Amino acid sequence: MSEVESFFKSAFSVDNVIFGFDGGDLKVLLIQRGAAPFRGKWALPGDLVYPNEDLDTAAERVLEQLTGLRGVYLEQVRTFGAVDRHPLGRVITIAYFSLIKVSDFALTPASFAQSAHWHSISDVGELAFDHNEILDICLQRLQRKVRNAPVGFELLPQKFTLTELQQLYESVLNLPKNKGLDKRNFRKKILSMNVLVECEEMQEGVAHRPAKLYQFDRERYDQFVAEGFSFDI
Amino acid sequence: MSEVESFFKSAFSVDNVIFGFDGGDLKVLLIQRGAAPFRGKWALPGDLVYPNEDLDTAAERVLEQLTGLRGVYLEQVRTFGAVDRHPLGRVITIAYFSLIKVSDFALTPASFAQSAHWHSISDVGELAFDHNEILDICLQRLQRKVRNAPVGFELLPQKFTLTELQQLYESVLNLPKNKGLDKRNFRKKILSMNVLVECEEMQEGVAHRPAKLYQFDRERYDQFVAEGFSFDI
DNA sequence: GGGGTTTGGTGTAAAAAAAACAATAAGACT
DNA sequence: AGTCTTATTGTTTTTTTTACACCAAACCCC
Repeated sequence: MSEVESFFKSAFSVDNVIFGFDGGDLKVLLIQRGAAPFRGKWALPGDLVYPNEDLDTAAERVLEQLTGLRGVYLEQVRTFGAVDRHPLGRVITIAYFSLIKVSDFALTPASFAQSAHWHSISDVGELAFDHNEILDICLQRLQRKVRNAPVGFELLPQKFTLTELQQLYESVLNLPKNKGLDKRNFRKKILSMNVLVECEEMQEGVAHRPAKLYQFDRERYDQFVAEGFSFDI
Repeated sequence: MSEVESFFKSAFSVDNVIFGFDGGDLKVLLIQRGAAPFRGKWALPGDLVYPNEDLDTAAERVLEQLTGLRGVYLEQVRTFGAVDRHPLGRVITIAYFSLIKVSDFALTPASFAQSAHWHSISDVGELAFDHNEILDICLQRLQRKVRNAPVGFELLPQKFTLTELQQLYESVLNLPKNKGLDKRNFRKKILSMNVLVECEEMQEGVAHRPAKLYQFDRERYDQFVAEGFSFDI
């Protein structure tokens, strides 16, 4: 095999770190591999990129095949390309993370997985390939991103309470519940940005005083940015 | 050709956005391509990744072949993989940026370039491939990075004056000279971090009061971080 | 060697932002 | 009615950021 040909004995894949939040811990969606290598092991959902497919498209496809969701938040994070990272050949992988609303999630039987389950971030065991490292880096990226861009809302239902929003931040940033962030200061800050609108409705079905529901308003956010302010928690 | 084989009719390259600073504008090192496609056009230095080569290693190699430098600051930024980005086939590229001290730079005749020259960031014309987009993204990354990590020093000689440091920030962040940052506040801030040490020497050969020279001290920086502070300009 | 020119170096006060902190209100349940 | 649980709201203090102007040191030129 000539050297030039050998350049083409390689492939690239995408792997997707799918985050979710259910009110408790931050979660990541993992699959149990149905094929070698690492058959039976937990891994990030991913696939080889088709020859005629853009990278972002491939990441969207992987996400949709697994969850049935389209149009959710997706961001490229980094490419992992250690020579020996894949036991069967030279395969580099472009890592993405996505943020989905757990309530929207409908498990679709995906060809590449025996099963898929949410795992608490703090309770992820040893994963296939270099997926622990990928998960780490993506989590760090999310932690930075959530603090200076309004992406946290992607993890919550459309209507949410301020307490839920605060708990989301505490989970993502791994802060102690109701200790990490001061409730009054948090509310003051987020409301002062004017990017939330109060819904008519209240929280229902709780055994205590119900909270007001809010929605994120992208138009207001765009205006906030246009005025030269920057989102910062 | 089977579908599986077609996955391997693809390659990946690295492209390197090499930044430099000479006291005036921020500069980027571009090559004039010596081979098709885009022969004669200005482009980012880059090369295919060897089959047995890690991505970071490939980026270091490209940098060394062009500049003779090793061990300089290098950071992966993003992977660009639009299907049609390379006219000769499916080639995705992993973009890096590196920061070098222009004074260390010794041009080495590199096989892949007819010539290499520094271009002012504000004066880069149309580049080969999608390199304008890559340059844009890398510049944005540098602008963010320089504000919250001590990477600016990588662009300056080992010993520098505070004015030079300020001018560096103003160039990278594209602020008006001596207007964007307040001299007194800038000095106060950077000195309060305690990451610079004053040299014995003074600036020489200038037709005005000579300035004190400073050096960045990584140990002090590590301690600064260990104490829970974060670098922030 | 004196005056002009150029950049280097320094502190304080006002404003804004962040942090600390606790009591009342609303509804569910018994 | 009383208890329980979470929701909601403002003020004070501290810290950080901004705004702002004058003298000092070296060189140059006459």
